[in-house]
Amino acid sequence: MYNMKKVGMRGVFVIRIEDDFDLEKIADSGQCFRWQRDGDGFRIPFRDSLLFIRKVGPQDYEVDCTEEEFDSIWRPYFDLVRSYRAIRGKIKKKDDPVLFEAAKLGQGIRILKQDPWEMLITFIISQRKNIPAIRQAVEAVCRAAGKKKTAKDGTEWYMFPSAEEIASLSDEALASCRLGYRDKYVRAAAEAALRGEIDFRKLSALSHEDCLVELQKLYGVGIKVAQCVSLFGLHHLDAFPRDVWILRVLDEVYDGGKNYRFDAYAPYNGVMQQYLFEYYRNKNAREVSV
DNA sequence: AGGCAGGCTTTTA
DNA sequence: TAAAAGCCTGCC
Repeated sequence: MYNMKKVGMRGVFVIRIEDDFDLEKIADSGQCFRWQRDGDGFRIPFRDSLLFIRKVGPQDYEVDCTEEEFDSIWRPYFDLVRSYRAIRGKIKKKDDPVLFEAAKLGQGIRILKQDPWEMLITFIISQRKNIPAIRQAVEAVCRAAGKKKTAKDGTEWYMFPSAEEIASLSDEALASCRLGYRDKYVRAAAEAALRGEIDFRKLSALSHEDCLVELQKLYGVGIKVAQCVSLFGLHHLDAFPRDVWILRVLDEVYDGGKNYRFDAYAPYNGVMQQYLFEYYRNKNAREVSV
């Protein structure tokens, strides 16, 4: 799927990605909230690693890690073993012109394989917040509880905190993250994880449906958050989170969802959800701004 | 029993 | 001031 060539020392090299891959669209797609723009590229934290990546050609990207790190960490993270062009090709204009248009504009979006614990806390925090507010709150939690790291080039950043680290925060420290009523959900999730009531290694062995049931046992986790954790953290690509935007498009375009062909796009309904989400959110934003 | 209204903290536009 | 990648509680 991609070829690599080294262009220098210090673990900096260029990869060629020949599939759908658009950093800007992924960054704006509402699945990741810690990417930081840096010059003409992005800094991407994931577990204990920080990647700097920037586009240097139509299909070429410079990354600041070793080939081994890219293969073991970042290739799975970006889900580069899967062809999103092929998934997009399942959509026929005559069958669904709206989804076709959404996918055309959304070409380059991928479903990242993110850390499920981070996704759980992040999407608990996301409730009734817009994307800038989610970013701010998540970063506050990382600064309050996460380990401080220094990248090779001296950049300081914070890891996403573990359950232990979140549970050990004082009420005052957690309150300083300004999560509002969600802070009790976050603490409850951390304490449930410490008691072994939520274990992502066990969860990843379950079916998508069983995952949703287990996740919704957590205080403050409903169907929407459970679907997001399943899609973005457990990489169940058929998960279909219904947020306000998706409910809106299902209502306005698909007669409340009755005319949307979930069976036609299984097991990739989650990818289609991302196209529709971006399309409808941007469409609405354009209409508002005009 | 399950569907629905009201409330919830804070930020953003 | 309304809305924001919702969920919980209480009521019927």
